[in-house]
Amino acid sequence: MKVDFVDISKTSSASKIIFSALRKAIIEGDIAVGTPLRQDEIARSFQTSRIPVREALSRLEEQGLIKTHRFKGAVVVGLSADEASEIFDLRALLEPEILRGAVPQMTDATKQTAIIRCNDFSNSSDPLAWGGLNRIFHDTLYADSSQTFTREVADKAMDRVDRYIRAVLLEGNGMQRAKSEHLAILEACLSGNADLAADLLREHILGAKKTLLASFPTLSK
Amino acid sequence: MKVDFVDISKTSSASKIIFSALRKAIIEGDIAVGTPLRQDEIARSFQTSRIPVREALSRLEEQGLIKTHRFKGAVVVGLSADEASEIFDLRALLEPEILRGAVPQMTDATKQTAIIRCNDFSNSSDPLAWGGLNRIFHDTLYADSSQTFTREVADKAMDRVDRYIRAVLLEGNGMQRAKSEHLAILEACLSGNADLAADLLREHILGAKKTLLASFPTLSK
DNA sequence: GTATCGCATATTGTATCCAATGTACAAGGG
DNA sequence: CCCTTGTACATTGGATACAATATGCGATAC
Repeated sequence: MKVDFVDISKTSSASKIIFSALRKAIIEGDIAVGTPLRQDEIARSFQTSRIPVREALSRLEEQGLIKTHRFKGAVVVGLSADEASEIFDLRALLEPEILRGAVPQMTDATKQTAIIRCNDFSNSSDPLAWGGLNRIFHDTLYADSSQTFTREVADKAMDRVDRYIRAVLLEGNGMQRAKSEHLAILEACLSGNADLAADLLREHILGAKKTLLASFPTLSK
Repeated sequence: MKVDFVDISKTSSASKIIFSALRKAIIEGDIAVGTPLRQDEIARSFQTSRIPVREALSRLEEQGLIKTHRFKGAVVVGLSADEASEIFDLRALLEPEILRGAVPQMTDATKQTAIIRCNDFSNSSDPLAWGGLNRIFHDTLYADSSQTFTREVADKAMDRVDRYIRAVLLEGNGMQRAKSEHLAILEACLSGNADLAADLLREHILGAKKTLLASFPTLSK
């Protein structure tokens, strides 16, 4: 029997699909901060009733991506400069620890992938893709870490600042700098120097924070 | 006009109430790991329909406290020894940083409260209350921190291990040790020595991790 | 003219109902 | 006897229907 078997039990429910789609749109900044999310409208877009939409919104609120007010609806949550700053500090705390644990575990396959992803980022000429490629590169470095819970937390922290990073990469020399810093981090990983990689990553994140804060007034206007 | 004004808009919806109640019950271990959460049963308990129950369950899953399987329902999620260990490492990373930031901001009122809470914990003769009092003491120390996002993350990490901590406090000399360590941390805070407080807290958490892991085989049976 | 009230409309929160799927157990064939 | 299959029941996912609340606008009183 030649069949492409697929685990049907893992097919997503409507609420999960809606959640993922909305999450992506919010994270990437496709839905602006403050935009109200109308249940009816979303339901129509996905050709469902409002029930799965509401479950998706519950999940999004639990992630801190939206805020709901009873009988008034949900709006996309933004960050103040202070809040963004704090989240970058948190990333600077978590991600180096993840990387420190991941480097000794890093397989050859992961290393090859990391090299490719690093190049993908450096060579991309499509500014709209930079944000995504940047995140993919980072994620690849963490792939062999066994700290799954910590990675989830770091992921959610990233979700909150993702759109701001995208905005920053688009202006100034943020992209140039990211390229060279990524390269240095990658090399430290490839040579198995976990502590150096962690230190460089920390500086990379704190540098990004500085760049972001410098341009924040214009972003949050 | 003499009226106790209360902001009606903040009265909780059914789904929020159900979420809070289930979260508390799961965190505190009142609902055992692996227990299936039947929507119908919960709905009957709260005298509602299954709709708000489902929204509460969505939120709980997003917090990692339960896991749902399509058409099969939700069960309370437990931790392996490795996972518990990782979460303690995360706490040992986050909470000292929070405390380091909180100590210089600590108001006199908070200091007084912290002293009281520390005593409450030390003097309690009701083992069932220890877990709650322990957490309240820690939270008081962090109260004046401005790192709200980091505190939320630490809170959620705590949620995942809370019931294990409760179990550990009940056996061995965990309680004795916690008392003296709390006192040392408190004194460092009162004297404004943030770095010392952070270091002591870190050791406190890592010590608890060790105690927990030693007794974990019996817990997870 | 302005401030307040009342009503129509929009939107959310929840209940009820139906469809889809999992589970357990009995019946039947080898 | 064991294995498969069919079927009744339990449970979840989602649609529809209704109730509660917010909002905007026009009418009315001053």
